[in-house]
Amino acid sequence: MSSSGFKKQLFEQFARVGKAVSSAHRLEILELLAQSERTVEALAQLTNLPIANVSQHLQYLRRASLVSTRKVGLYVHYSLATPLVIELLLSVQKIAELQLSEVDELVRTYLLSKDELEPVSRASLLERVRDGLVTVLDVRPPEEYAAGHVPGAVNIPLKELPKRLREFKRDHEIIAYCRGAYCLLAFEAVAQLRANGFKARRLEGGFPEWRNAALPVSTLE
Amino acid sequence: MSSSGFKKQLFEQFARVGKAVSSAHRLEILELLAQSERTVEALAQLTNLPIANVSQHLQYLRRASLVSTRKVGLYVHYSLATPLVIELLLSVQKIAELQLSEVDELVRTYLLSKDELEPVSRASLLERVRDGLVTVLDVRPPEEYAAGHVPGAVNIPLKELPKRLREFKRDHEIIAYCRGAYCLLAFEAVAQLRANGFKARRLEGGFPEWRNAALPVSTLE
DNA sequence: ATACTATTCAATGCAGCTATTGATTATAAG
DNA sequence: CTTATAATCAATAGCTGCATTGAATAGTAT
Repeated sequence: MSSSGFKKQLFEQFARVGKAVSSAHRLEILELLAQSERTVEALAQLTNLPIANVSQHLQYLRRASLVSTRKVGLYVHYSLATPLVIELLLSVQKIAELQLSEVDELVRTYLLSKDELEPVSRASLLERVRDGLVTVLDVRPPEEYAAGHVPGAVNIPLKELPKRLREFKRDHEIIAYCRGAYCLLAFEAVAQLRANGFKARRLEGGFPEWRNAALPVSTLE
Repeated sequence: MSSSGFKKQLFEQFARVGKAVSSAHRLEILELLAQSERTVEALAQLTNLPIANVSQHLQYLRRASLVSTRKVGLYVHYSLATPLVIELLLSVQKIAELQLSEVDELVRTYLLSKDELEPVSRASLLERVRDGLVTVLDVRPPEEYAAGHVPGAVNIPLKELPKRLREFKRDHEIIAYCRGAYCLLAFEAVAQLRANGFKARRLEGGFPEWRNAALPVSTLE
């Protein structure tokens, strides 16, 4: 009976999706794509990987149908093939976060003590923005900000932060966010702001989680 | 700056979870564990794999914290470490199902034409059970049935089905289910029942999806 | 056409995973 | 204490995936 052969093939298809998320580099690439579509070159720069290497990973991902391509002139723009991929990534991260003690360890020892890191929930952010009590800070690069951001957020990439501290109101709490729960930019922004006497916290999750929660999003056209 | 080192470590932790679901055999093991906890020996039998091999995979899964163990006498009982793993598996399967054309192909060519396969939704099953119009059939082995099943379902393992056809009411539609959307048992049961003149369909998904949807579950103590 | 550039392809060496085998440990029973 | 059994460990061989390099392809601009 070939029922077991059928079963085997099916699990091998599933494993193909699994293999797609089994490499640290591919996960990094996927997280970048979760922000917006990007070219091979852009991904290579952001990840500090050789272009051919990135291209290979992308094709691996395409074979597993996690990403799709769009060719514009010389450039090939890669993007997630379906929002289900974000779900998958969040699943993976949740398990890693919940289960692997090392992850917590890393977060805890990296910059600040755990209680200081306590992030602001998405729900409470919305209220407080409405009341005008907080400044929301998007520390991602301008092109990511342009592709979509939390309404009312100001965009100051991390590099420019030291020069632009005067733009913040002293009496506001500053809520920083970036690419995801484990994106470092927001951690560092909070640390810098606190070092300069501001009250600052991170937003729970990052922009992908925000969008995924079906909360309002602004874009620059 | 060691921020990139931190990032790298983080993605490597995530990748560990990804690697856990990157092998067809491990996925098969996980799906069996999604049913109920099992011993190494039981898993080896169900998967037709050598015991040492299964043991190795299980330890791989344990290192990634997807499964946990409980020792009872000589036996080590493995189970999923958290329900999040079910979410992860469903994510993987959804992507494979949605994106990989081969999966559809497999399902379509295996037994029946697609429209005949159209499954009954969980919501509509509940109603129709209440109205007494259908017979719900659980074709899994008795121990899985005992560990949890759809309320009102009768348990007839696939092997016994031919001998026990008289137990069904001719005027009822029979809704069969088993371990998951891609578990073969229910497909084959439906095929057999139809060959014998019964009206039969599969339930959407399988028992894990049912339980995951927070629908009522009966057990035998 | 020619030159240029983003991406992909092809080939290599290397590292890590997988399956298999046989030995070892831990627990239970006589 | 000895024996039997479930599970794990250890060592090996083979395969697959990964990174790297340099060449080839496809599209653009001159």
